[in-house]
Amino acid sequence: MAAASHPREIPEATVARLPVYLRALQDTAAQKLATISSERLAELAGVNAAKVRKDLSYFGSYGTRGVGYDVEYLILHIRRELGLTHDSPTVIVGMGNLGQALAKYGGFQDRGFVVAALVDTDSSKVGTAIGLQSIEHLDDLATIVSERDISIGVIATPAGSAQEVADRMVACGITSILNFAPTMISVDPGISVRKVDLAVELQILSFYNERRQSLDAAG
Amino acid sequence: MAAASHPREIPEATVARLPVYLRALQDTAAQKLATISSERLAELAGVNAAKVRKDLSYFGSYGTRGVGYDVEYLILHIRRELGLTHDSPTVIVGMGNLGQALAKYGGFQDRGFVVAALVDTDSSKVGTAIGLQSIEHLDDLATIVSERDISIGVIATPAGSAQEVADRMVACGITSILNFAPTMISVDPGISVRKVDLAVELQILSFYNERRQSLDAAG
DNA sequence: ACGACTTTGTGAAGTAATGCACGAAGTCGG
DNA sequence: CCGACTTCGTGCATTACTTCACAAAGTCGT
Repeated sequence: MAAASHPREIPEATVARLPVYLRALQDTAAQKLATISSERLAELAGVNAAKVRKDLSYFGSYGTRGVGYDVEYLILHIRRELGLTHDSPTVIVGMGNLGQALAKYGGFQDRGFVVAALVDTDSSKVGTAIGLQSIEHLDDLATIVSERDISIGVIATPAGSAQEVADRMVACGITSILNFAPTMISVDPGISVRKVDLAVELQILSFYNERRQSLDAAG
Repeated sequence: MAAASHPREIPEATVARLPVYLRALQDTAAQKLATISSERLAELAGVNAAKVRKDLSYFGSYGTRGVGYDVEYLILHIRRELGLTHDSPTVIVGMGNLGQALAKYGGFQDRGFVVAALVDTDSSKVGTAIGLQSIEHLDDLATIVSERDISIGVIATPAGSAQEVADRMVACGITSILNFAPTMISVDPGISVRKVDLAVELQILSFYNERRQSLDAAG
């Protein structure tokens, strides 16, 4: 195989859709359906059927023409592609409202992640527990990360601390960061960062809402 | 309606960056800087400078060559574009961990939104308070929405209830929905929906993490 | 075993977004 | 008032992504 040395290059947009497909497939499996067409999967995922087929084709042809895709088989493959064959330990830094909610949120555990540590700098919080997990101090991050083999860090601190926390995470060997703080963080290339900003999402909605109203008023 | 009466068509990608620029500008204003170059703004927002200039050019030329952009003026214009001149009342439906955290989260109030109502169906929650706001029943949504002039709804329910909640919201006249439930919801066109799925973000990170490790191992 | 039907996989066309590169418009020191 | 310098605004080439459309590959009833 020519492409053997490189893993085949998968478009970012496709990667971002894989988890969505995965969830749709898991729902489908729960309904005891053995196969699924690209059409149906597209509907569940809210995308176009051709896109589904092209996305899936990037990692081989798993479908059967005239039938569709084997649901379980596809789940397995996508899980493997996403590295969800084992649970990944994560650390959440910042135990404010959002951090606490994330710590309690069951949705991670279900989907391939374990919250392996909760961290803050506030000494009044350190030592207290959220659920079964107790809060530790940021200064102990290096030990925590290496002992529990953590590769993913979640930043749920205020904006002001985000960059410093990110730097510390990277120094400790964390390679993937999910940033909820409303600020850009810069890390060296080779570290993956994704940013989720709740207020930004609302503001985007607000833009279209405003537009709609001007159109309504005009039309 | 002819195209001329439309405000100029602004690319989606640009719209999604406006809130990020806005935040960067507000930080800049807080440092008492009167002007900012596209270069600097780009750095703060984590994008390319040409992109900043092109984005800003979609709603007119506010910059001064040789100097840059007037920070306050730009803040004003972006806020206006985003419809953030007044606070928009929002309702949060679903008072689980995430919903409660969102209710307490100060980040919305700061950025143009007011949490005007908290809603759930669980009768043991209805009537109790989170912060200053007390939880009301989903069945009263219509009244709540119309009396408080709410146009934005946040769904923080489990996946199974999301579609029904969305339908109810639309029926009550809500036109913008932010969906945290891990499922697609379908609404008629003309309603804006944005989806934030925390587990999906982690799974995307996991993909790149996995890739990196295979590359490291191979290289 | 065949023909009608379904559904995949993909080349190619179309669309959207990006980033370069440079002219235009301004500032500022002397 | 001029020339050096900064920075914007934008046309254009490039890249990334999407969607169409259809041949190929399979199923299924008879």
